[in-house]
Amino acid sequence: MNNSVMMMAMDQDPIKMLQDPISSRLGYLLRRASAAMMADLGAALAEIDLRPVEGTILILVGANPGCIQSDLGRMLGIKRANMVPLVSALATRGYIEKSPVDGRSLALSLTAQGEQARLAVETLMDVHESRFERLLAGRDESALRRALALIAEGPCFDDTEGGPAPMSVGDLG
Amino acid sequence: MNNSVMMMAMDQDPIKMLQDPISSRLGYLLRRASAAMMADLGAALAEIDLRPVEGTILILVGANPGCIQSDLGRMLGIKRANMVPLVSALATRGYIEKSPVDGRSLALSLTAQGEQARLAVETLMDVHESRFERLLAGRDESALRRALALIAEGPCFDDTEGGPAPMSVGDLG
DNA sequence: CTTGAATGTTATGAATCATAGCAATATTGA
DNA sequence: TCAATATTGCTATGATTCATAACATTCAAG
Repeated sequence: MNNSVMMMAMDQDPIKMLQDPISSRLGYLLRRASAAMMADLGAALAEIDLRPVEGTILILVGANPGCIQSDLGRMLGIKRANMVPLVSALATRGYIEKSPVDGRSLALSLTAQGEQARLAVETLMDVHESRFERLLAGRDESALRRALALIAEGPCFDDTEGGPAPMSVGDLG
Repeated sequence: MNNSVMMMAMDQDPIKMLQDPISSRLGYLLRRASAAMMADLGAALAEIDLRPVEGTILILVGANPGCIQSDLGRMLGIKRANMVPLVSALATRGYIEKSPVDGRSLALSLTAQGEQARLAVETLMDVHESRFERLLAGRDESALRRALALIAEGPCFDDTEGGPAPMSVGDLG
């Protein structure tokens, strides 16, 4: 499965000796770095059958008991309409409790299970994050770029899959 | 349209005085920063009716004349199947030329129009990027976090819209 | 030559995300 | 007070993004 073995030489390792004039773009580095961390976090949270968004919402509700759906959405940049199935799913799983506070607003809070899940999420996120922070040991100012490139490489992407990290079609930059 | 005016006081400016335990997460900062830059780049490239991916592909083909579709896809982390409509669209617009090199592979290269478009893309990207690099003037090591937060804030997001930058549902972290 | 891999392609479904609209309620201000 | 407006949760819906599977053709290797 190792391509440097398959092709007997070590010259065209990355892709096809392709010129890369976009990795110097800050936005592109950010995108790749973000994608790398997202993939890692997604894999980590999959262990407790939770997506990154859901974990984030659990953390947010845990830190803001009684907050309402709309505020969460505004904070995360998620539209009201799309928040509905998100918190509904978490409520169905018994993680989030809704109690009307306003007639129109619902105050959200974590159930016991929800608090437990939130704790698990936070633990997994800590481990996940430390995996990447190790890469940024003693970095200085303009090393921001190099740091992002390092993150984009990622600590946990052997070549058992495709590239270093999944990338989206619509949002390359 | 300024909410600090609408509510007469300056206490609950951000959302609802909501606690924010996730902005300390590197992954979340990266995601938001990336989203902020993506939004800005998307708006910039819309001026020439091009999406960020398409601009990126133009740059990549320009720097690698004769490269094949698959290599581009691997480099960008885009699957073969999803590359097809992308380069097809650029070919239809007269920006990219395909010439069979292999019987199965197609060598891609920029047409004259394509080269012109690539130049425009690169110019717009330069301006776009400088908007953000101004924010990172003289930052040092652990200021990486602060820098990302700054980028996430963005230079060009007044509150005429929703949040500071669009955020995805599936990929929060 | 035969097997296996790669490339471009199509078709298709899942997931993400935005838009529009609605009913109920709250807020504002004349 | 009360009418206009805004907010909240919600539904429905379409567009876009993305992954999977399969296929025909062509190349590479044994």
